[in-house]
Amino acid sequence: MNRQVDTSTKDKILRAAIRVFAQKGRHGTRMDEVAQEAGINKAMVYYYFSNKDNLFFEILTTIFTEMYQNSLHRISEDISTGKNHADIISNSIRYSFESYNKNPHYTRIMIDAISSGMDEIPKALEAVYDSSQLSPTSYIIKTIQDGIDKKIFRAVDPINTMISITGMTFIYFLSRNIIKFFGMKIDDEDEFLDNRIKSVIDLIMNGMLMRQ
Amino acid sequence: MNRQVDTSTKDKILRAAIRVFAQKGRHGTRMDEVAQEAGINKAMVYYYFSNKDNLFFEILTTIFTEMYQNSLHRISEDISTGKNHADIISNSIRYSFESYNKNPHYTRIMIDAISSGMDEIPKALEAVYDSSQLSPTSYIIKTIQDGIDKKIFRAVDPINTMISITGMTFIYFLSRNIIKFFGMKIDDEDEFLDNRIKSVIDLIMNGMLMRQ
DNA sequence: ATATTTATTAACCATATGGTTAAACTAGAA
DNA sequence: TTCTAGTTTAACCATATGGTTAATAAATAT
Repeated sequence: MNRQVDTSTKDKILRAAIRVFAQKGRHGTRMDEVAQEAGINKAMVYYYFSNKDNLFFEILTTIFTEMYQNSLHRISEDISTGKNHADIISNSIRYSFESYNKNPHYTRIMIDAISSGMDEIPKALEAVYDSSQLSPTSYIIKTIQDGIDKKIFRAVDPINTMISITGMTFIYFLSRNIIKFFGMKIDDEDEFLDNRIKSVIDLIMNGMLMRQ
Repeated sequence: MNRQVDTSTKDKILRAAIRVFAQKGRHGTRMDEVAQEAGINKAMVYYYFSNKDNLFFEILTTIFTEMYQNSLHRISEDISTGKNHADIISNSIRYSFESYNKNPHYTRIMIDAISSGMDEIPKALEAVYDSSQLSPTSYIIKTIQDGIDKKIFRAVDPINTMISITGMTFIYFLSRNIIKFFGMKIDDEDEFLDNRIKSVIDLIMNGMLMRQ
């Protein structure tokens, strides 16, 4: 079930580029370094990817595919096995965290995409979900709406709720160091992540206010 | 009560630099352009700010000061006038949105700071709240904890809740276009923001689940 | 008046870096 | 064995760009 390793030059370049871009950032990345990391001649990078911007774009589609493919499968499985609405949402949050956690360094690449003005991301996503309307996001929004219709959820705004969930997940990976800023010390990384996931799910489901 | 306009060369450079960095991004910014925008000789930029990184750092402390000063005052006023816990939190969310909304282009600068590895932000914040422990963040965390003690709030994790609030606020400003990605169309910007604020407060306070 | 410190300018510069090119090598087709 | 299309290489290159410098002007101190 794993992506089979493509040993072609093009793939070698792409993999190397992901490593370098994730570590050095979009503008910190040197095309020479990408070539060196891939163990090939720099001209090959241009041969297969035309230029730096295009290389970045192909990286984007690659990591989006990797990250969302996995979530998508698991969410749609939860839905088709008839899990209840709250569990579908809770699990999707869990999947999302796990997805980010598997490749935390991808965050940097996404940040760079966001930072460059929001032109590339929609295009990259389009390339990932080519014309099909299936995305983890749309699944969740539909589940929220359905849960509202069935009086399981309060009449929240589904899209705004989705945006909130995304924000709560994403900010954690924006930087681990943000935690320091909030005055928290981490003894055990895994435990902290686990706690964060539970905390997000609890807040999303129950809110802060004490129930009377 | 407004910051008085400083017409000194140093300030002219700083203001111009904020404009250029916000628009072009950290690495897209050319020192020549900063000088031109400020209407002074490039050497002056180096005279007052040594180098590009240091200029960026001073920009960071400047915008942090601007953004948080305002929130800080309003939150501490709410606390001292004895507002109830839920209102203090709700208002702080509102202030935070308003603060971002006043200078939405600052987001790009913050993104660039985050993207450059999380070294500068803590230092910049330190410079802002010099050694005093007063920050909007700490006020809110304390209010949450106090609300829990008084059985007004459920036993949520205060710091994780704070992180969540920050994420929900910040992601909105990451990019307006993110909304397109979520399949929403905006007729009225102000109305949409207003809706977003209400939606976040509602979710934070009440959660999704229907109360029995 | 004079010395000294601070502010400002125009002209320079080193070099890093994205991108090119022309030639050579390979492998499969005819 | 030749032809052709796809790969790969080493050597180049143009130039954008962060940063410098040396000379000068303006304040400020003595």
